[in-house]
Amino acid sequence: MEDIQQFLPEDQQVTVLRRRLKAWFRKHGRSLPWRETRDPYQIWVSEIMLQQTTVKAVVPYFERFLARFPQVEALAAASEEEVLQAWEGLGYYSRGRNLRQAAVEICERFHGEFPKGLDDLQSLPGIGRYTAGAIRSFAFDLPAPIVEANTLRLYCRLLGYDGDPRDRTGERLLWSFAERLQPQRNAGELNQALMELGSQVCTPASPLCDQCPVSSHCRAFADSSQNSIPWKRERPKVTQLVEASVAIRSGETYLVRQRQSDKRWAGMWDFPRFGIADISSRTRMTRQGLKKLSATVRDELVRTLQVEVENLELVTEIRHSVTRYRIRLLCLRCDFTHEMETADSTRSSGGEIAWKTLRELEELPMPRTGRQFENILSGKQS
DNA sequence: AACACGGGGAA
DNA sequence: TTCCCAGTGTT
Repeated sequence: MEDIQQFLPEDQQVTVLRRRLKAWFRKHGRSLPWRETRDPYQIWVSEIMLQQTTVKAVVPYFERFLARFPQVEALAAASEEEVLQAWEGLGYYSRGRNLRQAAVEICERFHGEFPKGLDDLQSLPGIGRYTAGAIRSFAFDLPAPIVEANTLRLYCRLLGYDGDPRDRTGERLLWSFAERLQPQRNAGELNQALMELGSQVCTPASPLCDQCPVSSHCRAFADSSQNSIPWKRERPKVTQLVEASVAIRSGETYLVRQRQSDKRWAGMWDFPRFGIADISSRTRMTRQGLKKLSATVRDELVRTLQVEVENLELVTEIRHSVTRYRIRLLCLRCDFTHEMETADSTRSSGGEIAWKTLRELEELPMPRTGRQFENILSGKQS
């Protein structure tokens, strides 16, 4: 175990850091549009949305979400499907499910009153150490350390810590430093300043050290190691996949399936989709290739859904990526002419399947690619 | 400790 | 293309 004490600054230096951070922040201003609010509900929702997600992507979602679920009671009363639909396209959908579940718990366990204690906050699903600290400091102005992407980078550089910031030692060091920085008053402002400095000045590549108010206290700046700190873990390799997705039309309705696994897009609706093992991700879709694809897709449909289809036609191709996969999605469509023996909703190994009109599909949460596919079918631009 | 979880923007 | 993003929960 490394001794983390040697990295931590003296009290006097901490005082200087706080003062300069605050002065810089007041002059620089904040880049988040809604940060003036003290409403714990709004801060909570925005913090969950911002997890691993850029501000730019979040802004329109946040505004729509708040309009639809203005207070915690409205969110608690909503169905999971409604919440997922509001989350559609944002990614990391368990955030949406946890958000709703936490709203229910706030209403039940805390009688609708937002908890202030770290332990109470962290007992809610989706709220971890960072988000609990953010809510405590931003909404209630209570001292609470925070470590996230921006502050992690800033702390590592200030401390000149070239170890892995995400292992046990690194984590202990960074949270200790964050704790050390906390003032008794105006903790929210200090934490805002730390993140703002991290995102605007202490950037991942070529940080703007000449504009940094605390560069004179930065060990990385002192020995010009800004670009090798923080230490970066090697990234997992991305796997190439080819999948086929089929819109099966019967009259006015299309066959869709709810994804059941607790993994990717859990609980969301999608056109039937499966991996195509015998087509390389780089294969060009020639006439022969299409013929072969159609045969494979037909076999898969019979096997997984027990439906026979004809006239398979390639509509378009969508390339997209998820956490560990880059996917080439071949989108097909066809008319389904046989009688469906089951009711309009049935179950198969892949989850519940149902016939829905395009209008009904608009009400269901779907992955982004499914929605693009639907847009193509209904004649809209993708 | 290592993984899984999405999608978009920027260099 | 690659990297990164106001992290958390599960295995």
